[in-house]
Amino acid sequence: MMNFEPIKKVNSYELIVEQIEARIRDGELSAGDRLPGERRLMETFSVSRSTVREAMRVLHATGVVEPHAGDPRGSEVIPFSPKTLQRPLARMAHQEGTSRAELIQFRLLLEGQSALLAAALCSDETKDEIESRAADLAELAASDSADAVEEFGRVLSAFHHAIRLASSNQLLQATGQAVDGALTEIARQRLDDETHGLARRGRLGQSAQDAAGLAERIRDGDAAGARRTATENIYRFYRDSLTEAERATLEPLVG
Amino acid sequence: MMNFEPIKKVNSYELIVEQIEARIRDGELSAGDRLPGERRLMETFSVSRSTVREAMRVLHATGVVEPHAGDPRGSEVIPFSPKTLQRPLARMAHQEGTSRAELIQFRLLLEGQSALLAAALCSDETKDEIESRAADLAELAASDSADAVEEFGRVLSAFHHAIRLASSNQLLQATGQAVDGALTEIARQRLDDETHGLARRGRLGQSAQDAAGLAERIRDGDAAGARRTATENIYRFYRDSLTEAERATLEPLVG
DNA sequence: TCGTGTTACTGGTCAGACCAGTAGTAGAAA
DNA sequence: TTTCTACTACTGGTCTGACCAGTAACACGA
Repeated sequence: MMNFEPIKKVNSYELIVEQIEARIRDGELSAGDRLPGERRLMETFSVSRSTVREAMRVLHATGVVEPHAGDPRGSEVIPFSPKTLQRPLARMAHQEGTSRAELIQFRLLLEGQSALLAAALCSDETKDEIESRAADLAELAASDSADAVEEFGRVLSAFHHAIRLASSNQLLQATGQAVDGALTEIARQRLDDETHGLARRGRLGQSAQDAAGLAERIRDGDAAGARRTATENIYRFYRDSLTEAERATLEPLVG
Repeated sequence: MMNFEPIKKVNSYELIVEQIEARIRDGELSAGDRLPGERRLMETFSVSRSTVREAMRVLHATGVVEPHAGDPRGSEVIPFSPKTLQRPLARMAHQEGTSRAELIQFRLLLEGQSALLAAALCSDETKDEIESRAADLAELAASDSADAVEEFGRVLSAFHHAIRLASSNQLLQATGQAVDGALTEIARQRLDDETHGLARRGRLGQSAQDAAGLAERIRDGDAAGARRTATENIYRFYRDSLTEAERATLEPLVG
C-alpha cells in the first residue's frame, strides 16, 4: 500500500494566513490587538507586498481581521462574529437544489430548539424582552395602519431573533438568523403574488396570538411546551403554501 | 430624527466579489463553469490586476471559486461544500473556552433532529446503510488492532454522516458535518492528553452498542425514540469532559 | 491513429509607485 | 496653561508592468 502524502502546493500567502491564525489560536494575538503594517509584514515574512496583501484579504474575508486604512496602528484583530457564518449559510440556502421545503424544515427545527433552550435556561430579563416583542406584535395586529403588514414581518422577525438570543447559543443564533433571512428574501422574490401578502394580513391576529402563547411558555420555563408551540406556529404559518408531500416532511418535527 | 444612510466605503474588489456572487445567485454562473482569466477580468471591470486578484482571493477563501494555475480555461466556480462552514465554526470554538459547550450543544441538537427525521422519513435502503455502519462499529470494537481507536473515530463519524444523509435535508447535513468536523479537529488539537484517548478506548464497546440501538430505532421508524437515543449517546460521549455548568446547558436537549 | 513537442495562455509572485485618508504631535492661538 | 489647528509620517487601496512555473490544447511527425 503506497502510502504517500498527497502533495500540497502551498501558496505563500496561505502560509502567512496560517501563521497569523496560529498566533491567534495560541493567544499571542487576541481581539483588539493590532497587526504590523503591510510594509512591516513584507519584511518579516520576506515576501512582496502583494503577497502580504492577499493574506490580509483572506483574513479579512474570513472575519479574522479588520483593516483600518490610514490608521498608523495597522489592521485590527477582531472577535468572532456570527456574521461570519451567515454569509456561507445564505449562499448555501440560495443554491439550486436546496428546496424551499428543506429551508422551512430546517427553520422549524432551529426555532423549535431555540424555544426549548430559551424556556429552560434564560434569565428573567431576557424573558421580559421576549414578552415585550410579543406585545409589539399584538399592538401591530390591532392597528390598521397602511404598512402594518410589512412592519409586522419585521417585528415578527425580531421576536424570533429575541428567542434565538435567549437560547444563549451563538451557533443557533447565527444559523437561525441566516435561515430566517434567506426565507424572507425568497418570499420577497417570489411575491409577485399579491394574495399571499393579503392572506397574511388576515392572519396577523393569529400570529400575534401564537407569539404570545409561545412567550408565556418560555416565561413558565415549560421547555417541551415551548418547543411544541414554536414548531406548531411556524408550521401553521407555512402550511397553506406547501404541497402535500412537503407537509409530510415537516410533520415529524411538529408537536 | 435625521435618518441618513450610513456611508459605506466601498472597496473596488468588494464590488467585483458582489457582482460575481450575484451572477451565481441568479444562476448565470453555476458550479463547474469557468471564470474569465484575471487579465480578461481586469478589462471587463476596468481595474488593475491586483484588484481583480484580491477579489479572487476572497472568492477562493469563501469557497466560491477554485483557481487552476496554468489552466487556460480560468478559475472554476465550485459547488458549495460544508468545509466552507467548518473553518469559521472551528475558529469560533477555539475562542475563549465557553463556546466549546455551545458547539456540543449545537451538535446534540442537530444529530437529534437528524435521527428523528431519518426514522420518520427515510427509505429502507438508507436504513440498511445506517445499520451497516453500526455493524462496522461493532466489529471494530471487538477487534484489538493497534489503530482501532483512531479508525473507530472515523467510522463513528461515517455512521453519523449516514444518519444526516438519511434526514434528506442538505442544510442539516452540511451544518452537522461542519460541526462534527470542527469538534474532531478541536479534539485532535487538544489531545496532548493521552488519557482521553485511552478512556475512549475503554468505551468503544459502549459506543458501538449505542449506535446499534440508534440504528434499530431508526429501522423501526420510532422517531421520538431515535431522537432521544441519539442525544443520550452523544451526551454520554462528552459528559465526562464537561464542567457542571456546561452539563446543565446540555441537559434540556437530552432525553 | 497515436504519442509528442510547441505554444499561448494561466495563476502566483515580485518590484516600485501614487493616492486618499487618519493618528498623533508640534506649534499657534486663546 | 489650555485649546485648537496644521503638519507629518504613516496607513491601506490601487495601479503599472514584469517574470516565473505550470498546464491545456493543438499541430505535427511517427
